[in-house]
Amino acid sequence: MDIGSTSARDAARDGARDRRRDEKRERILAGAIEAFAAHGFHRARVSDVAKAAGVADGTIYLYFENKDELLARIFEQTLDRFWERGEAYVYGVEAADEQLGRLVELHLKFLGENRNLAAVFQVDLRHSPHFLGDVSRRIFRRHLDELGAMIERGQEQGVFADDVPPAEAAKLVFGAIDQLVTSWVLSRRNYRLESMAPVAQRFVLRSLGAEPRSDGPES
Amino acid sequence: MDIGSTSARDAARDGARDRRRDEKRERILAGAIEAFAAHGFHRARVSDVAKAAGVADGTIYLYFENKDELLARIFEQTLDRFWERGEAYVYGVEAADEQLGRLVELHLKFLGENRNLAAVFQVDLRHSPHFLGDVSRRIFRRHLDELGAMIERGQEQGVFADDVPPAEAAKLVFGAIDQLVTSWVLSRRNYRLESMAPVAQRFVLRSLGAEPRSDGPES
Amino acid sequence: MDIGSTSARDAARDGARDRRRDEKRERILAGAIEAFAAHGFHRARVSDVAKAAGVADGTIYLYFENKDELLARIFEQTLDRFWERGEAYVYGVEAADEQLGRLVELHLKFLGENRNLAAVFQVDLRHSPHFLGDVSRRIFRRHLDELGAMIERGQEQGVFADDVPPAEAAKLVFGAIDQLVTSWVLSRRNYRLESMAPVAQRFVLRSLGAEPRSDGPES
Amino acid sequence: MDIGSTSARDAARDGARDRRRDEKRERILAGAIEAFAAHGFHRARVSDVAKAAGVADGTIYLYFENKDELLARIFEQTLDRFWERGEAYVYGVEAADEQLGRLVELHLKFLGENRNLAAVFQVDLRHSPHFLGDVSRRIFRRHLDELGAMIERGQEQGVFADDVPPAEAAKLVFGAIDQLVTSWVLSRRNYRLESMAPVAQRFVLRSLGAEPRSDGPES
DNA sequence: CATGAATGAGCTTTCATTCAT
DNA sequence: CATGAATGAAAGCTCATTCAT
Repeated sequence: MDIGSTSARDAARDGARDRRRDEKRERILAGAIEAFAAHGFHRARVSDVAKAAGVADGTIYLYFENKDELLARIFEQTLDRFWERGEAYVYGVEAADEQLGRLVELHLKFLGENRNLAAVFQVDLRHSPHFLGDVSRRIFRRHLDELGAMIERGQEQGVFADDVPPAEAAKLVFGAIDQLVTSWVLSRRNYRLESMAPVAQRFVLRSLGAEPRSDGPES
Repeated sequence: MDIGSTSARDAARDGARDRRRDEKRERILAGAIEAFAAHGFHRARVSDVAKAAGVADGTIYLYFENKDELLARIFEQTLDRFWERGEAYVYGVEAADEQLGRLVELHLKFLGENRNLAAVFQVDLRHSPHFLGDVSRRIFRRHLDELGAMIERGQEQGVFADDVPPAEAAKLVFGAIDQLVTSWVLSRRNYRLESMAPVAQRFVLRSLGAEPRSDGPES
Repeated sequence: MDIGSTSARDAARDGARDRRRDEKRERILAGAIEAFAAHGFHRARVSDVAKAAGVADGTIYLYFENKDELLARIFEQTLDRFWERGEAYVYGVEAADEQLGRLVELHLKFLGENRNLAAVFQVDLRHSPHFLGDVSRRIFRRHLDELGAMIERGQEQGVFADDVPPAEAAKLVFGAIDQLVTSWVLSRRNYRLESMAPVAQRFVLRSLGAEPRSDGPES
Repeated sequence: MDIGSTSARDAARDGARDRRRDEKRERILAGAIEAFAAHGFHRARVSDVAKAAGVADGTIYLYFENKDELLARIFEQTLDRFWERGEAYVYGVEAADEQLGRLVELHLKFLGENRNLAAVFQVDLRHSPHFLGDVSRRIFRRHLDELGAMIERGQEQGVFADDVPPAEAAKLVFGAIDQLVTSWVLSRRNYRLESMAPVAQRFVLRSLGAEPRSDGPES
């Protein structure tokens, strides 16, 4: 006898089931982002997440190990989506300075589209080393590694000054942009985060000693 | 005739009492920094703080309103000490770019001297908007305002490019340095945060379009 | 189309749920009466109540706001039941003296049936002005108001002497009966409180200047 | 060698010391009455008592075993003073009905003179069986016994009806007066408790079947 | 004797997690 | 699979009592 249902009909049914499962998973994560953004991870109760997701408290535990895992999955999923969406765009140009400009733009655009998500990232991600252990380290690492490699290539290409070690430069660049996001999240004023992109790009590129470029296509 | 106990001996006794009180207050705050750094504010129990401070749980409540106040007082006291120590040094030079260089240096030196304190600042201060309300906002504000004014003066003096609004530039600069501290706090490697100063200064000054200055004596 | 789950089966299920909820609420209140009677409200711990009710500590907070509310609900519920049960009986006769006799009888019977409840009433209700505020005032008020109106009617009917203001007379009458209950609660001897009724009635009616009536059927 | 200081000077010094000791004891008890009346025994902190008495917290424990004992001593002392003051007055007449009238008057006068003390008596004495054990029982007992004996004598003298057992009558009488005091303590209105005496006497005497007496000089 | 800072046991309450339905 | 009532461990805080000064 088969273990696992492998008839055609079973497969179809399994597909539908999987889809519904994934949808509910998403709903729960969305609820978690909402609840965590509103009260902070620690203050938010699992029942707040459940209410925001429109499911029963217990249901959450059918999809996630515990409350901590909710936060970890939010981080991972967001990072995945960020790079899924951005990789082709960022690396669609050759020059490292242009890549960096696009990465900065994407960073601001991506988080600027979802303030709740940004709030969780800026506030709770910083707090997580104490209970998420390596998860939060991994999140930063990926971003810093990409940045570092980009800067290193720029230095090799001669578009960036090479008197700043790439790893450190990556932290400095990331921190600069990151603070822009934090300020936006904490601000009561209502402006579009994306509108900060030109200033941020100018700042970052200049910091690495890149020659100024005009943003649009030139003759 | 004197009202109250103001004889020489009484005054001496009161002085001694005040001193002991202050010492214990300090010990408790030091214990709090230790405990919060180790487990994070939320995970740390009041009894952890008490143990680290070498006092009974209840004693803490003779000196502080509640657990939250411990965190708020750590923030306030640190900021006070930072500026107390740094104001004369930072503003001991005229040129805004030199001032900025000194501020960056001070920032790294100050937090680099006490890793536990830095951990609390980098981790728990970010998390506090949700429960400390304006306290954490005030902390950031002071720093960002000083930076902004400094950058503005530099633009007026002509040492900084003026194509970046001072308020935004301040955030970017602060964020860059801040991330250096965060990385150091989270890192397992053991290096001196202060050693990052030259790289950080070069990065920051260049980002604002300042002409390179040699740090030491030149040929 | 129906909004909400109002199918016959759902309604039945909801009804069953409500019933179980009410039952558990009752069990908790009964446990509270037991625990409060045994140790007094202040000495009784919430966990004592939980144990007596056969539920977990936390369960109590699903049904009641806090410990204070337990006491308030005991008082309210008891008063409600007292008048629910007694109103028809007491006011089933016209003459104010007979009404008063019945009220005295009911008072003793009602509390005499449940010594624990009586203990809570005699001991903790007196202590509650300090933390239950108006709840305890309301409890007394109702009883004293009914008594006062009854006495006033009796004076108008000419069955009671009118040289004592009804409001004061009400207090005196209530206090007299009340002390009988208190003595019974504190007594180690085992007698039926109800057996005090004839003496109490004779005392109270005479105090108001009522002509003696024979209690039973006369020749 | 003598144990105990028995020289004349020593004795004088001891006398002075004892007096100061007694004075401080009194001050503490007065502070306790104030604090207990204000917040209720359980809510009042030992430090409230200390503050009201103008002594340090620890000093209280040089004069009293613990917080409970403060309450017990308040009760005992009050009872002692009541009878000290009242015995001659109450028993200065022969007729039991007159004695009873005087006792009622004294009861109202005595507590009416000190609302704080009355508050402690009416509220906390009722709550004390749970932690004062026999102390509170003793307090009531003395009063009820005197009343009972008085009523019994009245029945023998023929001034009281003998169809109510003296012990029960004593409870009823005591409760009636007691409730008058409670109402006064809990009332927000400002009237003199003593002014209730005529009504109370009329009520009580009539309840025992006493022939009316005119209170003042008759024609 | 008097002080009052310090103690720490003990309380109420919260909420992540479980599991019978 | 989904529910949500129930659980009970855990933690912040209070305050009666002690004891070094």
